Amino acid sequence: MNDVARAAGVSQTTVSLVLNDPENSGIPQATQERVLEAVKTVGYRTNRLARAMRLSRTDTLGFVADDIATSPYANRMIKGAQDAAWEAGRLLLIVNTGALDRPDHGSRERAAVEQLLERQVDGIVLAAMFHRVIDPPPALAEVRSVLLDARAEDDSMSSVVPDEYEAAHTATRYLLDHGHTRIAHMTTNYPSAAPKLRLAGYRDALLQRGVTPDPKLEVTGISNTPGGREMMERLLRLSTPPTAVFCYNDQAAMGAYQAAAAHGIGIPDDLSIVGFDDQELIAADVVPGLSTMKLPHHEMGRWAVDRLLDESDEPTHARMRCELIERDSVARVTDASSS
Amino acid sequence: MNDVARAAGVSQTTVSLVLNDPENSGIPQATQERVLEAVKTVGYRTNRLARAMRLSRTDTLGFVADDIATSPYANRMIKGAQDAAWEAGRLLLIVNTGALDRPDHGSRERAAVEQLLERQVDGIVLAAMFHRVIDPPPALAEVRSVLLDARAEDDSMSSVVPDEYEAAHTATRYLLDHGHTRIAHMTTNYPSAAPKLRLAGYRDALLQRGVTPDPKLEVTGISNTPGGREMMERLLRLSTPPTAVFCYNDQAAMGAYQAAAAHGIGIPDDLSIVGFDDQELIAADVVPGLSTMKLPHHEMGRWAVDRLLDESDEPTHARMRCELIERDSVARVTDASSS
DNA sequence: ACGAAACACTAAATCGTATTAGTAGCTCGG
DNA sequence: CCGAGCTACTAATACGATTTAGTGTTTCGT
Repeated sequence: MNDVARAAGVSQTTVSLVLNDPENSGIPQATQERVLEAVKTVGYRTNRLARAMRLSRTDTLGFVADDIATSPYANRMIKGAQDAAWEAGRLLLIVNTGALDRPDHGSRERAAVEQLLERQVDGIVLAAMFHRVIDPPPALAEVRSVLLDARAEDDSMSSVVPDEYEAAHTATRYLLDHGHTRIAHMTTNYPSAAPKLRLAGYRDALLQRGVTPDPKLEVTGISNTPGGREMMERLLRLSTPPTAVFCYNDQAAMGAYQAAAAHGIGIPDDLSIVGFDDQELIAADVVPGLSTMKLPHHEMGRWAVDRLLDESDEPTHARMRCELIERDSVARVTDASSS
Repeated sequence: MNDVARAAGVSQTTVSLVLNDPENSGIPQATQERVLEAVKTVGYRTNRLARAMRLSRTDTLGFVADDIATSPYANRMIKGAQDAAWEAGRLLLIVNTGALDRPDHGSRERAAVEQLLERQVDGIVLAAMFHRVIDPPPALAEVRSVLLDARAEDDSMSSVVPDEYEAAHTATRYLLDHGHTRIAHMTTNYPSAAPKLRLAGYRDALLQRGVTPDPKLEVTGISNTPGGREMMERLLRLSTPPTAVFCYNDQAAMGAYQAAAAHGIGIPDDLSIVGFDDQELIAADVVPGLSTMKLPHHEMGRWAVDRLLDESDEPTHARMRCELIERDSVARVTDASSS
């Protein structure tokens, strides 16, 4: 900036004024143009470190994720957060704390927050790769921060999560609307917030239509493709198997597809299936296309960053609606399949 | 730091010395402990902005990606880069420039680099979500930088890409080793660096075993699941269909699976398939498991960051070996299937 | 007992910006 | 012709670290 000042024959103050507040700085047009000219010839570029130091504001946000690598949701959340940040002129400093089952996960998380605070970020998004209740590192309290796809035990921090209950309710009602009454629910044995809420939504939807939930139709397992295959096998061995299945995620649904195929059971004619996630590369591409609940990861990422940047100070908690993506895996129940 | 100095009854210089170079600063143990004590009680944390300003080094690297959202590879590359950065005590400032077919992509890319330079990053990784030749923004020259999964037209910048030719060669040889000679190659019509190299690797592998490439077995289409389905249909309509197919990616391979299933063709007994990518959620989960070439995205991400941090100055170009992941989609050719 | 070397520190400059408090020079009303 | 007010600027400071160049006090060899 001093170079520019010298080149334009003015003081550094004037350059700063012209660059930041040209309107009401009281610097005449002629001088402004001279300064702008000098900026170009010198090839000047703002040094945001110095700026940040003076303003105690870095226009940079931290994003700590527990496991980018294995999660197919990470993309969408990061993208949503990044988009919101970019539009507001902020950049995202991303740290990946690594798989959450590692013994040192807690300390890595603390170290990540520490690094971000040392770099004076204006706020921090702490993102979980699946919806759960966490115990956030205390240092987070020193800066504006938001929990993404997670809630604090005591709800002391702002957070945004999908509305799991409502989504499961919608998915189940969708099957009920197609005439199904023997609707199974394939859930996960992984202890987190989501499966409990979805199970509740599923049960309530049934009850509200006068269908008594049958414990035999609630199967638990590992929510991936082989797990889904295995759970579906169990359901098919029941004396009266379900005519429809609501799966914990699209991978499990893909397993259900495979088990059905192995038994010569046609989808959707003999069996209707609803998934969860709208997983890229699976949901739309499987045959027939999988009807599924889309988690609003992108919107959640956006919300988290927007929340960081708004003025309000008391913690707020958002539950985001999930969208039902209709494809071809659900059919009206037929007499043949219910017999 | 001044607060710490006051609390410990020393000068701010002493605090800095104790914190940064305790060994040979010539400050006696007693004083050091007093300072460290004060650091704790005051709750001091380094302000890296000030530090960066003094040292003209931010310990922060930029990572600009062209489209995080839709790419399943982004995860792995970001994770690899992030891991390498974290281990070296650096953090990653990530910018997503958005889909690359948008008309303003170029200007968004320039703006991203500009933002990173204003924030004084020590280096920039420019990542493409699929291997191609690009024209990097000129401003990149102002800082250490590396192209990830991309090359500059004139090779003026360091870059790291997968060894596509060798990978295709390996995949094809793997099928040849199983006795196949009518080996098809399903490629993409998307113009980028990868398909050309893979086609060359495929052809050369055949030639080296005395098999003349048959143009009818080289099919082009859209490399996703429906596209793979359609390309497989075309191959099956040939008078002598292939006994094995090498697919451009796992999605196309999944399409091939579907087409085969629709025609009652068994994999691997009637048809062997090799994919590309080792796509999460697909390759391992499809039945039978898909044998595929795994792209070293994680290692490439690491390499890019390591390259940014090493001393050397002249551009270097790395080609990374891809790994063959053997599953169950390839069988020895039988008389029945070759008839 | 005296000068030199070692010890234990510290004052001050610097990095690049934003901002506050001025300061010359001019205009203009009375 | 004087001073108030405006115009067009600028000097100096602060942000929080690192680092250079000292400075005052001991220790030690002779």
